[in-house]
Amino acid sequence: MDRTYNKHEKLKSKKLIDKLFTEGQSVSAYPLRMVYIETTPQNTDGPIKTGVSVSKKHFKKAVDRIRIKRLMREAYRLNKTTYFNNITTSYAFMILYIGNNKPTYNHVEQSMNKLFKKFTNAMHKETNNEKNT
RNA sequence: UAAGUAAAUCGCCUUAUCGCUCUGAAUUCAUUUCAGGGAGGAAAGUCCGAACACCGUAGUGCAAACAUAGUGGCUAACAGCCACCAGCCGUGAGGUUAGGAAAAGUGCAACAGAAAGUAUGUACAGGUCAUGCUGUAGUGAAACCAGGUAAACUCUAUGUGGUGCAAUGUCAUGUAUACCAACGUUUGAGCGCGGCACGUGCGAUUGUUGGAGGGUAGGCAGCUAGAAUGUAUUGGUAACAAUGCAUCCAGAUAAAUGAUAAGGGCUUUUUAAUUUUUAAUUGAAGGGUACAGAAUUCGGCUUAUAGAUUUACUUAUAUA
RNA sequence: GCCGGUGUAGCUCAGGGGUAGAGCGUUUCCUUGGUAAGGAAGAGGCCACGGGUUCAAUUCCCGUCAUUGGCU
Repeated sequence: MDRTYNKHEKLKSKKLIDKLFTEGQSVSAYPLRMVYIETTPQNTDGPIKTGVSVSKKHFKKAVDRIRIKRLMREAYRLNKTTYFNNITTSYAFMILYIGNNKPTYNHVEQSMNKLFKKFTNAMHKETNNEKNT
């Protein structure tokens, strides 16, 4: 997997997003929160589809929202390889920014790493449980 | 030199690494490679005016609502812009004004005051034979003036059909002509986009309306070459117009135009040194570098904006 | 993106040019052995913000800000 984040890796289907928010599970590492769900894999796209979101309630100005989304996309792009390179199942992710202050890039990157660690731990637990039962 | 007025312009730059998106070319089952383009003066608010699209080409009468309001011009159009007149503000350069009608009618004016719009009381003075009359005083924003008030109703003149690219067209996917209630089938249920009437169109083999529900929520077109931008000349006081030449300048859709690192500008604070000492130069350290992100497209208006530059002018002081 | 509505006491709302009200809540007192209910008295407002019209604006007009609906 390369350090890319193009059209095919973006979460776009409205149907899938609705499903994600109603049925999905979540992990959080303040100020980030990730909602995820298993999906059926498709040939054309990669195994993971990711979206990024910032609430209009917390950031009124479009400039701030776009800035934070860009930082989050960048952090995802540069750090996803270390966690998801050998993944087998397909997932849909939606990463939300739930803080109230404008962050720096380093801050976002640290949080993103924490978030992914938490997520992988949760996955391991799940698989172990399945083996045990 | 200081303080100000008006108009106009700019609004960070460079390099490296890793990315995003569109277009073109080549190559592929996927894709990859190369070349080129990629935020603003306000992209913002959505306040006006248009283009464009659809809704019965929107016809007539009545009623209503809304907008505009000195004069002349500019413009595709406008509530915009320009010139001039008048009022008000400012020493001045200049700024500012919803600036039609009170002799068509209706209303309104708290408190104070004799009296607030059918006036005319008291005191004093003048005048007269006397009264009427004239002036002053006092209340108030306003006290008789064909008063004031029209961002009170109103009248006058002019204008306005409605809805907005989530318009609209098309392809794909997918189902339900299920169920309940009311009404009706040529003597017309109703419906058709904004008030009523007339007029007009559709209307029953599967009708119309309402209830309650099922399905799709994806692609393409619209979508960016235009009342375009730059420049020169000519006409006009100006807004602006005409002509020539050159240029092609974002098209995303959970929504691209970025991230990181280094260096440099600009500005400011502290501090040290030097000099020509109301200041300037150099070094060091720290801070700041605005407002803000296209979403159908143009013309305006309004609001936000660190800082920098230019031009013209005014006032004050000093010198010649 | 496009089109609307609303900002008045701690809360829910009236009022539409001339001193700003109601209900609930709140404070003090009365009543009771005590509490609730009841009675009496009081406090609490830049009428969202900035301009304009007017003698006078919460009210009329314009602009901001906040908040909240509808259209797919």
